[in-house]
Amino acid sequence: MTKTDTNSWRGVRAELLRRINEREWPPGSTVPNESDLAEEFGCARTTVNRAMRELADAGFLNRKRRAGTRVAEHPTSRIVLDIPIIRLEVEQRNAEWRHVLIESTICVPPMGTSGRLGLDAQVKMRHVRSLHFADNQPFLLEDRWINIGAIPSAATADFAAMSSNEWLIQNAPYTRGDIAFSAANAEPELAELLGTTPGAALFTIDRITWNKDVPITSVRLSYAPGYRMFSRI
Amino acid sequence: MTKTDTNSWRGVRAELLRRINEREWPPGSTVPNESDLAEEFGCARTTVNRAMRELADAGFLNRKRRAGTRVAEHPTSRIVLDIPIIRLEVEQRNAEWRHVLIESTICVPPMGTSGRLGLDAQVKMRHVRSLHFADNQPFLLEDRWINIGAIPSAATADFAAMSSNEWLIQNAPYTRGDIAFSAANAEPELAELLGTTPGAALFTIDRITWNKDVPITSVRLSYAPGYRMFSRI
DNA sequence: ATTGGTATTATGTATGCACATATTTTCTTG
DNA sequence: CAAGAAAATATGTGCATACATAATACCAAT
Repeated sequence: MTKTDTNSWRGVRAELLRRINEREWPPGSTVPNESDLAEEFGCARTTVNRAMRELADAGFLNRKRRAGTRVAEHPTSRIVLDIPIIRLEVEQRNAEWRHVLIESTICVPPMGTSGRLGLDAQVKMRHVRSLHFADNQPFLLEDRWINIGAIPSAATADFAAMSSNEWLIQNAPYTRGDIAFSAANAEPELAELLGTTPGAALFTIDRITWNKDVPITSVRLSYAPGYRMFSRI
Repeated sequence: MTKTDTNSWRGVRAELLRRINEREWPPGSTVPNESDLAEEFGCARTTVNRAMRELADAGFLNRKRRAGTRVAEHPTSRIVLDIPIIRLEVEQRNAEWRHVLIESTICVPPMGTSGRLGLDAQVKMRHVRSLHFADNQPFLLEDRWINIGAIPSAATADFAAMSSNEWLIQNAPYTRGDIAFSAANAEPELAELLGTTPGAALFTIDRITWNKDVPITSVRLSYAPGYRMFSRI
């Protein structure tokens, strides 16, 4: 039995996807219900259900109880990005990783940072800036604020020994977060750190994480020029 | 029965996730097998399997047959991005969308473009550049090459009436693609089109799509300054 | 000690059945 | 006719069972 036989859920999924792609089932149309498809393919309804659920997860189908299943009107391409820790990201490029702690203080963050985290403006946080290298080339600058009210041990952790990026993943789990990708012109200081010229376009990731409703950390990653974030569709 | 009862797969998933987050099952450790967990939770193995499969899909667990299930060492945050068609992206911001066709020719693309698509260097393609607006502010420039060998009707389609972005989604399904996100300094011409100054940092998406092994299109989207691509973790 | 085959085991998948749940349709009642 | 109750229906989920498959562990032969 191959993996594309129509009595396996992968096979059913492939066949349904073919019908969608080749417009046998045009966008917006209602597709047959699970029982009928199960009969057609000679498999159990459970199998069809699995196939259709995966296609719905991938954005090709919209499903509603009683109303049935429809082909999505505008098949938005759904992309899954894996954002690893920085060390692994560098090592995956077969480069040698190292990092340097540039700044480490405990102070009151700028208004915007407190506000986004939902913390009072006068609450002190640990501020860490570290520069990550790939094969001795600047790779990115990590500019991070950590809520030491939620993670007291972060006040004294040695982020020169282990980067705050990695330390947090091992010591401060989070349940949810916001992430934003953007482009920014390099400020003079940042440009110098990253070994580029002021104004260079930098790929930037801003991330804020919470554990349930407790803010954990806010971080900005400014990648050196030339960085590209890749994915398959 | 609530959705978090431990005999529902969501309930099992929640409880397993709690044990992972609270380090009852530390990173790298092997977790009990499905049968044992099913017995513990008083549910069927199918239910545990569903819960663990979802957690593996989300990157919290690594599963291998016979070897068992382990807690991921470095829980890479897995992000799902929905990339809608440009018109919808603008309209979701409650802005009025319009677009202008700036260039439309049929000619031989630059070497790099042919190469990435896997086409011979002398093959002609349709080249379209259109500027998309949100509330009359430049939103992004779409710079696209279309393989008219694969989609002949694209040679004569009226991309002033319907943007090539939308036209392709309706007329040229694809099965796979590469996508890359980066930052670029605006070239003078691009800066003028987007109503900004040369050198401004632009968030950029490059995408190439294929239908099976037939190249369909290669596109670069250059967003006006200030654009941020958002997601939840 | 190395090789190669065999047994073991945890996950992966398929099935038939039952019942839950959300939503639409139809029927009833004022 | 409108409002609300009841029936119908497609998807969602749980269970017991069976077998498939991949990876490991074990053992025998060389």
